[in-house]
Amino acid sequence: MRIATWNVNSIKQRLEHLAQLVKSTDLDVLCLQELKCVDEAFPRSEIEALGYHVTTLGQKAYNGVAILSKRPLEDVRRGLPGDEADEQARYLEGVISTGSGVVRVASIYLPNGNPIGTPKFDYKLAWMDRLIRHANNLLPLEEPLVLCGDYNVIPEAKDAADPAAWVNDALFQLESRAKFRTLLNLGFTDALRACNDQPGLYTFWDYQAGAFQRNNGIRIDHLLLSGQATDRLRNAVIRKETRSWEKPSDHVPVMIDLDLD
DNA sequence: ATGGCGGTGGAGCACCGA
Repeated sequence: MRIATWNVNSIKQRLEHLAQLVKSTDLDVLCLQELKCVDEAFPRSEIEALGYHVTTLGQKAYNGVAILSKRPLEDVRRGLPGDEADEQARYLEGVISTGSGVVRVASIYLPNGNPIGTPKFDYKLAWMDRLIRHANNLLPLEEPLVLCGDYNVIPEAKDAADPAAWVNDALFQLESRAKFRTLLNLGFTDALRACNDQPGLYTFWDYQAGAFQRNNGIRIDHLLLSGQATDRLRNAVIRKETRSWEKPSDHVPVMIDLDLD
């Protein structure tokens, strides 16, 4: 089973890229972030025509997450538990049944949190606390679990081409990184790092100042695997080439292969 | 150089992203 995560920065703007990706790569599950549209405006029929079941949690103009799956998504959870007043569309979860068992997948769009020292950063940290709590509650299910998405966290200095440029940014704050590490320490594995510990691996490049051409990127899109998923991990790769396509998202897909049919 | 770019909403330019 092949699972990918991709912040598309507007699904309507990226429909052709999405079609190009899934036609060139056999993806069983594709988690999307930053749809930037309400559910009614999501290009559902176009994506169903590509062979996917579509589950969305949209929002006007901002945020929005989806899970596309060749098999039906069951036991769907919309929104991250822990704050009934939170109306931002940033979390979607469901279960996919395969011939060799189930896999639970979540599509996550973790708050950016900039600028630091404002309620936006407080919201980011509180959201991470809720994610940690919810992930901890899922672990006793003892399922292969894949928490994937745009975490808006640069885990380590080697995950940025120019780490000094990010020291005052919410993505590289010690508090953000500590909470990310707390999540890992529950028993999750960073799939990309389990397969490749080299520096220079990035998933986001700013549109400005020729960042991609200079490979001035950061690694902020992650797939975190429960123990049961890690046991089945075969490979993880970043689809960097999509960033050189015409009118690209500023993020690229990250995908894993799991030993699951 | 806190912008440089790109998307949304809505018809200017503000807001957001990272």
